[in-house]
Amino acid sequence: MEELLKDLTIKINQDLFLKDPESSKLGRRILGEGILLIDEIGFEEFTFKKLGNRIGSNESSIYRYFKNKHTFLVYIINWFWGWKEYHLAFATYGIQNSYEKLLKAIEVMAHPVEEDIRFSHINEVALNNIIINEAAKSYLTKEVDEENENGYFILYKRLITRICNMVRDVDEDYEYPFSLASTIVDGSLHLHFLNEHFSSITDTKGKCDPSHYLKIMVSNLLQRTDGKEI
Amino acid sequence: MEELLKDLTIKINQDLFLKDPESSKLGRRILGEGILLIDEIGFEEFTFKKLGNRIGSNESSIYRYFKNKHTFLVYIINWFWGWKEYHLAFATYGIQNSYEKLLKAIEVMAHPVEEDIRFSHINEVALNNIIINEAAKSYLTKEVDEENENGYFILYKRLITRICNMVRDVDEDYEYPFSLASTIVDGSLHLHFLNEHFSSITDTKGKCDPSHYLKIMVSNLLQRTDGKEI
DNA sequence: ATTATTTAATAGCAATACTATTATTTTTGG
DNA sequence: CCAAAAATAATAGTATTGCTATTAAATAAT
Repeated sequence: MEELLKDLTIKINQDLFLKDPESSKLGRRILGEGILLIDEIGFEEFTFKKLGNRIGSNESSIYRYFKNKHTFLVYIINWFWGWKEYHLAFATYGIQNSYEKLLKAIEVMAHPVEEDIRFSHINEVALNNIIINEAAKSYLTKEVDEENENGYFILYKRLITRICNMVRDVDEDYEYPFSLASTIVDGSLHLHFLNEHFSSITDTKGKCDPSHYLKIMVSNLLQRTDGKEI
Repeated sequence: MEELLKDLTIKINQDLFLKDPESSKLGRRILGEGILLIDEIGFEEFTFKKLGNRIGSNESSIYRYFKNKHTFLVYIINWFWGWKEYHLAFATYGIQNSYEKLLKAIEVMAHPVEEDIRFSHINEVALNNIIINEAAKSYLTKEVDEENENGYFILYKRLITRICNMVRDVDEDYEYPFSLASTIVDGSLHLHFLNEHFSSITDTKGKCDPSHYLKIMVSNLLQRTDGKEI
């Protein structure tokens, strides 16, 4: 298994790049350093010119890979959700009991992110910060419906659907499996944000990990179809 | 009571404007038409120049009221949360039972918004769309901590705290009243967004009203301290 | 009526988000 | 190893944005 995991690549929608950034050294530097730069200065301040400077390359070279900075953001967010789905798949692989499986899924989604040595050019911690602080900007636009049709958000939706199905496996009669999946994924992100910036309206002083909150929620909301006590 | 409600004004942090827009006809037009314009074209496309054109006035006149378009957004968002808090206060006024009170609060937060004749210059439906589609941009910035210290988000936090206290009144032992309040408020907004744009990952086909989802959640999570059955 | 205040109009500026063109370097295929 | 193709870099340019500054005109207050 270990060997299988080496040199994985997350498969991203072709519409999100002009030239595949995973296909060249420069492309991988654009990804890796672009993520660090957005994390450092924020998406508004981020420009391809600054990124070009940082990697000792030129603005126009980056434009060969990405149409504009918005699709660059959408690309790295897709990468993140694809990566999370791998995690989820591996972490829950082999767990027979559907309820245990869902609890593990919550942990994967809610725990603070750690570096993944398998993808050496991507700093997953920085990318996670971007997800918390910038991801909403990728879909809060007037173009969201058009972009959605072009598959810009497909990995995010696939992840939500996967968790939705885990909820269904626990309790096929529960009315709101999608909403609950969204609460687990997006609620986690939001609680991380609140913890960092609006700590006066959070319950968890100090380090943030919403998984206990979400596990209690799930254990109270769902009736186990397998008949076991929760 | 009816009389008391006429000509209410929502009190907004002084730091959010240079000249109080509620104090003049032009100011009220800036608010009213600004909200409509942002709803129509989105915050990125919105400029003071376009707003000036629309109201038959000049860009620089608007700059007399607001420092920049970002604080304009923060201002109208504060207005919205202040308005919601009024709603909440009136809708729950006189409800003795704390559990009933919380359910009513959920309705106020989750139901689709309707026009409020008491504030004739503000289109609350358009403003609600802005909250769903643009509000996150007001705090997902590098300046959020500084602005938070300056009270830019105070009405939002006060509303969350009010709902948190309602949760506590129902079950003083529940561990995560703030998180639950945030799920009610922000989760509602997000589910409205998903319903409008990513309907393939929602449970409610057609019109969106997350209040049932949230009520079931609350009824399963909280133990009523008053001893009554839920 | 005069002064103060508010609003409108015009101009200008630095930065952004690109596009276009050309030059140079690197890769690769015979 | 050389020629052709592909990739990258450099330079320049453009329309728009998000302002500021100045002055002029209209309106309101005393």
